[in-house]
Amino acid sequence: MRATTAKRKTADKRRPAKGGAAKTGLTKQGAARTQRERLEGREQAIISAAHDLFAAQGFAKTTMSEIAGRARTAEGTLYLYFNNKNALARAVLAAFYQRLTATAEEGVRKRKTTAARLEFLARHHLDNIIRERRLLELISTADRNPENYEGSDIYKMNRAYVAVFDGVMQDGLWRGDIAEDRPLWLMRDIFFGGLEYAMRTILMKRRVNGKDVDQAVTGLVSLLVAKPAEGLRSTPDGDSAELNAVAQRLEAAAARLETLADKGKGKPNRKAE
Amino acid sequence: MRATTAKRKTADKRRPAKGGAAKTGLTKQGAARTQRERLEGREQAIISAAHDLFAAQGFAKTTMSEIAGRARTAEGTLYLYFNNKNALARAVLAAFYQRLTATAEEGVRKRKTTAARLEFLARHHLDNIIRERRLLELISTADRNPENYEGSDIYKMNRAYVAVFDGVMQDGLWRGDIAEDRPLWLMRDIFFGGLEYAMRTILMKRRVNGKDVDQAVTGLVSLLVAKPAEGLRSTPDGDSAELNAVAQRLEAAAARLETLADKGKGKPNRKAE
DNA sequence: AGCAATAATGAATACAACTCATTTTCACGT
DNA sequence: ACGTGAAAATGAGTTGTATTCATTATTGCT
Repeated sequence: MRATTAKRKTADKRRPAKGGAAKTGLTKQGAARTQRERLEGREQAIISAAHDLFAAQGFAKTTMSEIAGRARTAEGTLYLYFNNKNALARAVLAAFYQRLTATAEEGVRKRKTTAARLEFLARHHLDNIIRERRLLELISTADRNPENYEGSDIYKMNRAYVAVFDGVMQDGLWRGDIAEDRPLWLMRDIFFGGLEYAMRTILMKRRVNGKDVDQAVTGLVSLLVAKPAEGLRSTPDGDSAELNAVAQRLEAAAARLETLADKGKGKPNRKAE
Repeated sequence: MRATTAKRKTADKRRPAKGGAAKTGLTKQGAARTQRERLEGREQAIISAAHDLFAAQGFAKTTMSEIAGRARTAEGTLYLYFNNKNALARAVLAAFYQRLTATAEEGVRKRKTTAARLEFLARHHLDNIIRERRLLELISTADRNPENYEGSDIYKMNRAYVAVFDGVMQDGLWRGDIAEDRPLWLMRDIFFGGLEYAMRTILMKRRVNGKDVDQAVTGLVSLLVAKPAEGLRSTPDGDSAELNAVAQRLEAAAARLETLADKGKGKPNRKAE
């Protein structure tokens, strides 16, 4: 009962069923792989063509026929892989997020201090959204429909990307590197929102100035990492040692709860991948 | 040498030349005013209709014929007042900024301390972009063309709006209320960027929660106003300082748990709805 | 080679922005 | 009140682009 050519207005994304060979139980693995690769390759070609054009001209000014031309396919073929222009935009965006996430994770892994990690993330993000600024418009364009947004591809990819930031912050909190008087979501929004707006400001000054980028990065990071904090944590005199112990036990309990909560939600924690 | 009907592809905005009567030297002022008012009224009707539809459905899904219908004019008439759909979007956006600016200025005038002013501005901005969230997409949509953006209507209106914030900050600097280690432009971007992203987060939690708005507003403002230094945390007797510290750490831990609980998605959550 | 099933194609359709020849309304002079 | 020319308004037509679909080509399998 597989939909062949009858129904067309199905869900969101469609592609020429790659299962063709696999369905009958593939005999020659090689042949099947080749076919599958062909399809995968075409899909990549389409996404790549769309990416380039969207990035260069923006969503509205890019036509499906241009994309088809650049991807060397017929216009109709695009619709075998993506239901419509918006779905294609989403795929482009998803790929963008995936790239971002990979490089972000790698950069974080290489650094050990919270400050260095945040600074890296800030610069990395800013560099990328400056270079591919027009892709950002896809976020609002790409038809984030009411019901299905959570659970959609971009949503998940976006979550995965910001999870890198969240992980660094979470870790920094335990280490005491982070001022903990603001909810994490707010710090996240300040971080990414601030960077996006800073990008606009920077781009407005005709020539992208490294100095501005530096200012934005360090300024933003300095907001998030804790001020030395007047002896809040240091407790030289014995009396407070008791209190400190109590606080530590409670914090540990909280930590246990936290990891439990994390695991429960199917998200395979930070460095998991 | 007035363009009558010959040229059409002129500049950006056009409207039925209101100078018609004035050109001949108006005899009855009243009559001329009435005519002018008619035109002004029609323009307002168009902008208002466009505003409502854009705000409700977004730019892409709103058609010119819908706008014409709601404004009770013919489709062609729209093009006498605005060169194209983008120009109309710009006009809507300009009006939005103008309203924002007026109310922002008023609110600031009424308040005397820097903190109160910033808090007002933050809440004011957040409330408004939550209510009229879809208008924000017009900013990127509205064809901010390379050359002409600076000097364009929206640019100027945006500058005027942002100037209110700048003014408050500038003033706060003189008063010593503001930490002055970051450039103003960055603080501005953090403020508005943070609010915009916070808006998205808040809207994502199905029901707009006043608590979240409060957190965002106070959190953001506290970033900008200089910490009153040790004074705030100072407590009359030394002992309670320790207690205070412990309490703060516990609160922070609770907050972490809280955000995690929030994240626990799925629809059939606790009291989430 | 022959045959289903899958993919690809591009001409046809649908829809929305925009144009323009025509009609209507207006402000003024008589 | 009426005629007149200019300004405004109209909506049928044009144009451009996303999307569909009947047809053709390719593929994997025996």
